[in-house]
Amino acid sequence: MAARRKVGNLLGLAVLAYLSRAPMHPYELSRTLRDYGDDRSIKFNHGSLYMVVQQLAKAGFVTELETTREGQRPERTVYAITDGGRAELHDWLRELVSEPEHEYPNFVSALSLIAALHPDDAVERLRSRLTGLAARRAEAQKLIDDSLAEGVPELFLIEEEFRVAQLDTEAAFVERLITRITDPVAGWGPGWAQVHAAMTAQAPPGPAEPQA
Amino acid sequence: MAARRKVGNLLGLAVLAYLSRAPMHPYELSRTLRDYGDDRSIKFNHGSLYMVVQQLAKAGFVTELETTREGQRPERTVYAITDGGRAELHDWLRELVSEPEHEYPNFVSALSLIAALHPDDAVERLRSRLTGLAARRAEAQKLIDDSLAEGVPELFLIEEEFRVAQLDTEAAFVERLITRITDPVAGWGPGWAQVHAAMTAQAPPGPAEPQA
DNA sequence: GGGGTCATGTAATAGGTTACATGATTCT
DNA sequence: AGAATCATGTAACCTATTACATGACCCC
Repeated sequence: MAARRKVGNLLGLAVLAYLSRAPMHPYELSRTLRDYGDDRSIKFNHGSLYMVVQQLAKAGFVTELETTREGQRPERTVYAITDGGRAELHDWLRELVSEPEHEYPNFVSALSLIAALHPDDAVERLRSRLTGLAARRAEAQKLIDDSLAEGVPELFLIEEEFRVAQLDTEAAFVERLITRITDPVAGWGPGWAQVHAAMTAQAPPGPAEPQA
Repeated sequence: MAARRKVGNLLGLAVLAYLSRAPMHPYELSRTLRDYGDDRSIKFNHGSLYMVVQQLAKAGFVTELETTREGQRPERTVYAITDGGRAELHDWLRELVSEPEHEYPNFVSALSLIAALHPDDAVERLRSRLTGLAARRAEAQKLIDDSLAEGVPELFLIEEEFRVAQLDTEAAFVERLITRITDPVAGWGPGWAQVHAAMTAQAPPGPAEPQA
């Protein structure tokens, strides 16, 4: 899948993006990414950053520019983007924007197996999810508002706006799902409970289930 | 994060779910998961399955039930879920349903860095994304329709319905984004182009940029 | 001046993906 | 009967995450 790219980790894309503005050493990258909140949109951790920078170097997308030392701190190696790196940055970004990828969000996985819960249980958990979703939505929205108030251009907040839109959709979906389960006239509850009982039953007596 | 679970891979959850219905050997699991289309919702690959089953065994969630051999084929080890496995299955599912997790979809990452593209380029790629989204939506919807026609209860199609809802939201968002960029009176295009020019500028002449 | 946190990086471990291997079955 | 695909599993490799180290700065 991502095997065609020499470096597959999206953290590498962020590194290329920041190095395209100015050379930096890894720690500075780490700090900058954190400061600009990119760690909300790109999975980040300290150890991976060094790994990714090495991979980028091996792939020729960045080069070691100089090595400086201040006092007795460890040496800091400053990296700069190369022309190849710039090309990779643009090509990669274009691909990510233009081609939707099949992904596996946790909630989708959970939904695909939710029949293994008793319907009453499922409804309770779905209700609980709603409050969590509201909290996350509020958090994202606050981040947007605060940033706008600080003068950050909306261009740099699109991803949070997208998150808000998705959270809204998810909340609406969950609410509707709850009503579809609990609806007194056509609700799935009873049928589901039967399926669940059958699934839960250990089928100890009788012959094993026939294969399809 | 997922370090509290002995087995973190969601494929393990699917294995527990299927083993809770009947004991199986790994290849049968593999086949069943594929047949029921669970590989659309849970990242699946052949190698990982064996790994996960071993992990589940080590954690005590499943046990080796028997080892059979047919003809000269390799031995097949049949696994059964344990009481601990059943508990883990329910606890894990409940957690996944009730607690939204912070995740990192590719498109969110891409949006967070999209300013690195020229606005015209971005718009073109966003348009292209729209057609991809439509295709995926159609595919998911067809799967739903076909399954319903075959008599599959809607309960087992929730995750595809959710996918459709998300795809719709994403498409609407992308369309709106395009108009926000290209709007002739208040569009971001010009401002973005400036930012982009400044970012792209290589600052080759003159002294190096001062560090913050 | 001793205890925390910052700055900076490396090494060890664990997890997942790809590639490999091989007998059986089916198709032509 | 040879080719392709299925059935079944193992091993090697790569990637990512956690843990470890250590000097500098800051606070009380």
